[in-house]
Amino acid sequence: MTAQRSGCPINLTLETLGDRWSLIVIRDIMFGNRRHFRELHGASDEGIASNILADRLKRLVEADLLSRAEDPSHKQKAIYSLTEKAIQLVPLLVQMGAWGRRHLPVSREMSVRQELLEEGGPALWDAFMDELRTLHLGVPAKGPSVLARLRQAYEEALAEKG
Amino acid sequence: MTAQRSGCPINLTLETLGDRWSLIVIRDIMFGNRRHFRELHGASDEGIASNILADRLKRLVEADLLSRAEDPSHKQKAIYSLTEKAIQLVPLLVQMGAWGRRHLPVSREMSVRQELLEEGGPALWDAFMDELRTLHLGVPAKGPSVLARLRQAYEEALAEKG
DNA sequence: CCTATCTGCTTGCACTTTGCAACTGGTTGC
DNA sequence: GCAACCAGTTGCAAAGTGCAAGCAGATAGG
Repeated sequence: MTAQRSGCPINLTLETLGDRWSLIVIRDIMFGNRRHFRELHGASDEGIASNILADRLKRLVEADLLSRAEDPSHKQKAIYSLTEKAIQLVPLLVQMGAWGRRHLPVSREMSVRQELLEEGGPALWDAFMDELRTLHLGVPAKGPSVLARLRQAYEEALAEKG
Repeated sequence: MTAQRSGCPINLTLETLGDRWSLIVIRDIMFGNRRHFRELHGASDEGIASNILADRLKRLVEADLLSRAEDPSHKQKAIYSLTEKAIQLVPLLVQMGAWGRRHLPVSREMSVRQELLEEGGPALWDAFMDELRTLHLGVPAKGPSVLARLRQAYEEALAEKG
C-alpha cells in the first residue's frame, strides 16, 4: 500500500481495506467462521491464491484487524481471530452487501444472509457483533446465535437451488 | 478488473469499487461537487494521476455509476454526474467514514463533515441523497441544502486550524 | 488575426502488485 | 515409517499504478 495520502476518513479506510482481497478474507472469517489458513484458502468461492492470502493475513494482523494465535492442539496450526476493530466493520459490510444486492447480479444463495441482516437492522447487527465478540474475543455470550440463523438460511437457499 | 469471481454481494461490490481510486473520485463528485476532469484532477488532496483518473472515469461511466455530458458553454468540456446507482452509495460512504473516524488517524478538518452525517442519521442521508438527485439528475429540490451545511462546517474547521 | 491559456485526455516508461503453479520444511495420525 | 496435512514460500509472467511530458482542438484577450 502507498504512503499516506490524506487525513480524510474515507481515504484512510480505502488505504486500509481498499483492495480486492482484504475484505473477502474478513468476510470469510466473520460469516464463514473460517479460522485457519487452509480453510480460508480452500473454501472461499473466489479462490484466493495462497501467496496473496499469506500477504493479506500478514497485513491485516499488522493493521490490528486480525490476531494470530497458535492452536494448542497442533503445533503448526494458526488460528486467526477478528479484533474489535474488525468486528466494527459489520455495518460497513452490511451496507456493501445491501448495495451489491440492489445493483449487481448477485446469486440468490449468496444473498439470503445479507437479506436477513438488512431486514434485522442495527439491532440485529449489534447482536451479531456481540456474538462475534464471544467467538473471537472470548467475551461471554449474551443472546441466541445470529450466525446459526444466517447459516440456516444459507443452507436452505442452497437446498432449494438443488 | 478481473472476471467475475462469485455471486456474493460483498464480492461483487468489491469487484466494482474495490480499488484505491474509484470511491475517491465518487467522493469528490459527491461531496466536493467537482464535475469536470481538471477539477477532479487538480483539487483532490490525494493527487490522482491524470491517466488513472481518465481510466477510472471511463470505467465508472461503463459501470453506470457516472454519466458524461458535454458542457454547452464549452465544446471541449465534459460534465460528469452521479447516477442513481452512485447516489445510493451514500450510506456505504458514511459507514466507511464512520469506521475510519473511529479507528484511523484522520485529521479534524477532513472529518467534520462525516461527523455531521453520522449524527444526522438515515434521515439526513436521505435528505442529502435527494439533494444529489436535484444536482445530478435534475430532480426538483425538496428541502434545504445539506451540502451547504457540510461545506460550512468544513470551512469553519479549516478556519479554526489556521 | 495571433498568441497564451485552457480543455480532456494520451503516451512512454519504470515500478509495484497480482495470479498461477509448483514446492518447502516441519507435524501429526495411523 | 509413511501418507496426509500444516502454514506458508518461490519463481515468473501479466496486469495495474505512478510520474512527467505532450497533444490537438477550443476559447479569451489584445
